[in-house]
Amino acid sequence: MKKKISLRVIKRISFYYEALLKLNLSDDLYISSIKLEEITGVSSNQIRQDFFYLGISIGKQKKGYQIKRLFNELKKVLPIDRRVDVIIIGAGRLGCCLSEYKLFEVRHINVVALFDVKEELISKAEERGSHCAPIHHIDKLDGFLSEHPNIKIALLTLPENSAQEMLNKLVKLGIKGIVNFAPKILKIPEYAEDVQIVNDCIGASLYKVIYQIYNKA
Amino acid sequence: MKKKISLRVIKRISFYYEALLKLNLSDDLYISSIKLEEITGVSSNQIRQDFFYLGISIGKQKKGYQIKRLFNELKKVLPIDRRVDVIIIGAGRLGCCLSEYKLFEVRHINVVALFDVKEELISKAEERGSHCAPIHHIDKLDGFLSEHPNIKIALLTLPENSAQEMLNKLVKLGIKGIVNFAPKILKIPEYAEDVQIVNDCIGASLYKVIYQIYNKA
DNA sequence: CTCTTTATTGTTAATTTTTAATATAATATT
DNA sequence: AATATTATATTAAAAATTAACAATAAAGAG
Repeated sequence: MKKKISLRVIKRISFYYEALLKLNLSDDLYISSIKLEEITGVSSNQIRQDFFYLGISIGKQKKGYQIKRLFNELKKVLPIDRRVDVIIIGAGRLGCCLSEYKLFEVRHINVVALFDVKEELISKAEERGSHCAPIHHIDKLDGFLSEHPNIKIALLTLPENSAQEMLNKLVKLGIKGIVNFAPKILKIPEYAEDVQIVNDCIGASLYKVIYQIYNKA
Repeated sequence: MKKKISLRVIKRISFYYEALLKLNLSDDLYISSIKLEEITGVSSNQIRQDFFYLGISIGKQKKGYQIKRLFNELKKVLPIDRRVDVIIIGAGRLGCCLSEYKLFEVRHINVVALFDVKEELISKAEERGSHCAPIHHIDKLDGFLSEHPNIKIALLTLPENSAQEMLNKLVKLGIKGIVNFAPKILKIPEYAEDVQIVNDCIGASLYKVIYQIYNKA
């Protein structure tokens, strides 16, 4: 009954959601599509089109959208108020960085644990704040996932040469969603078509800036 | 007279370019659009369409595109030979992570230096590999930029409470493009409208995966 | 308070981009 | 040499984005 929302729309909605999260503390009550464009980089036309498509019709002329209300509408689209447990494979700089990422908390994304092959990272775990997720050796992954069957998502922050192998392993262990941060496109094995992968590219926004600065006519 | 190439095409072309760079060492002479799809994640239809649009018509049936030749064709399209120098403000985990980011090398993005307020990070610089960019104290930023007037872009990996202040400073020092990684929306001062900013959101792709897993009909 | 101006939405229309389909040609195979 | 296969180049169809604009609520002037 629900209409299928394309992945592109989902991606943009998550940008809007993100922007609103960041604004939440501020006491501006309303935000216009133009303001939202400034923040998200998505054009105001696109934003209004998206809201129209999704049946979000809560804007007020000359003011914009009530932030809290818009936030709730977007929440309905991305059913993101459910707590989501994830693990991080790779406890290097990026992995640790993500495990402490403030926005994850706000979004109810809970990093349950990190895994790594390097023993020295594991021993270092104690040095980290007590609020941080524990770092385990990768050998314990199998058992860990058996004990935590609710974990369906893994973030991959490994070097590119080991990422594909680890993905295959994760799929075998029942992981259903993977965000790959390695600078390499990873593929889902053919026998596991229901598994979702997103190849994230951290630096990509830099290209936009470079292009705008050096190629602007 | 050159036709205007959209930012989207530019982005994809840079993916192809990057893929070819990785292949260059291999001795496969030809690559097909399907193989390129596997590497880049861009559909083979899209790839052929892009080449058609750009007038790149060098494919051989049943073999694909001669790698070296395709590489040269793409090079013509992308003004990617230019080296772009950038600095990173904030030498924490994310900053260091970005300074070693492999894709930056491939794309000729050169992290010249990192800056931080914390003395201990600066002293630690020697422990890092010699190939890494040096970490300086933030007080040296002013002088550094005077000595390197070609640096127009800064990546901001600071905590959110100090990010806006630093942005203002950077703008005053002549920086023209900023990528903000702090989980806070930053504003360009009104007197500096030519400055480009992108507020990057590291975790956003996770939403996509969550949506796909928990909303699959 | 009433009128005018203005900003911003919701919606439709035009344009652009992407995806799919197909005709064609080169290569490999039997 | 004939045939089947595979991959391109091109065209056509579908989808997504951008632009346009009428409607109208809010703000401001008098």
